[in-house]
Amino acid sequence: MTRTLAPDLKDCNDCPIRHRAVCARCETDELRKLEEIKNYRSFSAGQTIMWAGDRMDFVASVVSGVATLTQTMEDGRRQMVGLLLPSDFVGRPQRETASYTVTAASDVVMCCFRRKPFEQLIASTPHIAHRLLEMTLDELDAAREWMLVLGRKTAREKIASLLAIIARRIAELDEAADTGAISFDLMLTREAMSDYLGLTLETVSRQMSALKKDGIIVLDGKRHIIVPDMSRLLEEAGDDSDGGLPV
Amino acid sequence: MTRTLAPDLKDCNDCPIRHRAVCARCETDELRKLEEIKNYRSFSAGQTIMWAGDRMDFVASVVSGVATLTQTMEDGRRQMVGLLLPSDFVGRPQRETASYTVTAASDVVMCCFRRKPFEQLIASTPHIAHRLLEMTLDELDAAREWMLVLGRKTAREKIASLLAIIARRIAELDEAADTGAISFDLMLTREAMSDYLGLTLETVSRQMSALKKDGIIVLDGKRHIIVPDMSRLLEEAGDDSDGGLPV
DNA sequence: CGAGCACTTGATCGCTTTCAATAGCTGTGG
DNA sequence: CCACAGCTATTGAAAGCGATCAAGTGCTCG
Repeated sequence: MTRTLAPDLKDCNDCPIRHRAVCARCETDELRKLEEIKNYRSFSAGQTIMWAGDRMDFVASVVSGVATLTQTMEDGRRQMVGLLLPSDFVGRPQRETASYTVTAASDVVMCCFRRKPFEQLIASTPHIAHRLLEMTLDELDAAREWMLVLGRKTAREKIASLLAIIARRIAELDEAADTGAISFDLMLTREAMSDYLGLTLETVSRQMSALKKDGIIVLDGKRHIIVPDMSRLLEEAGDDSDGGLPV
Repeated sequence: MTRTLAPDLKDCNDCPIRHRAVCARCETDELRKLEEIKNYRSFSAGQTIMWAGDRMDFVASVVSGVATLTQTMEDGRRQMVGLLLPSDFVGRPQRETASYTVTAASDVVMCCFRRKPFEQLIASTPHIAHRLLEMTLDELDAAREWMLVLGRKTAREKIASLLAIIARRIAELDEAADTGAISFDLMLTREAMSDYLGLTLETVSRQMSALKKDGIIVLDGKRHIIVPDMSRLLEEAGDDSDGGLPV
């Protein structure tokens, strides 16, 4: 199931997420300890990386690609509860089994750490522990922002919110100036979007068409999105129109 | 605004949340340091403890009572994003301003720590940092569970889920054996429930009546809830029927 | 006793879901 | 090369659930 290919990189210094991931604050000697317990793994789009309830021997950082965390009810209703982009962390120290199903939405490379030694490193390396706390607090904020989207926004606002969040995160990763038009690849199927937003895929499709008709977004193919005017998108999302990023 | 009454307690050893809160793992000398930077504050039901955007000079633990975290959109739509029961932690180290509005749902006593010295303690006291990480991870799990409720459950299931979660947490706090019937005081107005569940208060009222009519719950007054059969409530919530508490 | 508040209940409306049909794309095999 | 399966996405029509608008109940407090 898990295609364990070793990607090109093995040295942390070449790593694209070196300064954003859980290892961001590590010194050279601390990185060396991490390198001893890590290995890279690749997954292809659609693959399940881990099932909820599985024994979890690794925690990991997303190096490239997009992965999702989902929860499923007995009757099949499904809700995405996390969208993992490069530098995001997966897994919970001190926990034996996975709480959520992790799926590769695109081809994904993960930097996996053996859980037990990683837990020891947390205890002995404040740089890692603090960074992990900080990232967890950020994720909690993101989850709470998402609760507002799920609980109170209309279908149209939900779609606009998702596009805005992805656009923002892509912009962060690219370090690109967000002047004028922004464009990005949506790495999610309509169904994955509906799982994130608590909608049906038909409603997602309809609202995407509506936003396109109204010129809020331009579609280049099914998945490449161009946002001519970010502030208009944010308006549609029901967010404060100032582009001010919290944090 | 903040009625700064000193409650009876001042010694951490008498504190009802001593072994559950952020200080749970502290040794005697560490507690002494915390005592130097803490003070208790009381708030009466309905009071706003802190507004989103306010400067935040304190972080705190809930000692008794119930507080809520809410987010509000410009047009007034409101979503609760956190329900704080005794031992829960409020506030984010390293952040100057509050992200959410904190409101006392009942009379509340909080144990407030001055933020700056608390941040230093986090850096110097692994027992506190680790406990805070653990609590934050628990909150993140709770938020993700709530995302499933908000995104995919029906009104009836939402109400049942809320009652089940409160019943469970009350049972934890009371350390009571959960054999047979469980009863507890719901400390939330119908409106607060609707804010939590992404519903209107009318829908909350209707579904409460429906659950009562179907014998899933018994109401003693408006706010005291008796659950004759917890497994039936969990069934209505759409959860796995085994009463197994995750973690 | 009346005002104010929390809550309940009823009737109607509308948004999202559901059910269904169709289009477009990709890869496979005759 | 084309036909066809399989998948993703779009679009239409109808149904249903929760929201909205509105009225009324019961309680507390002045």
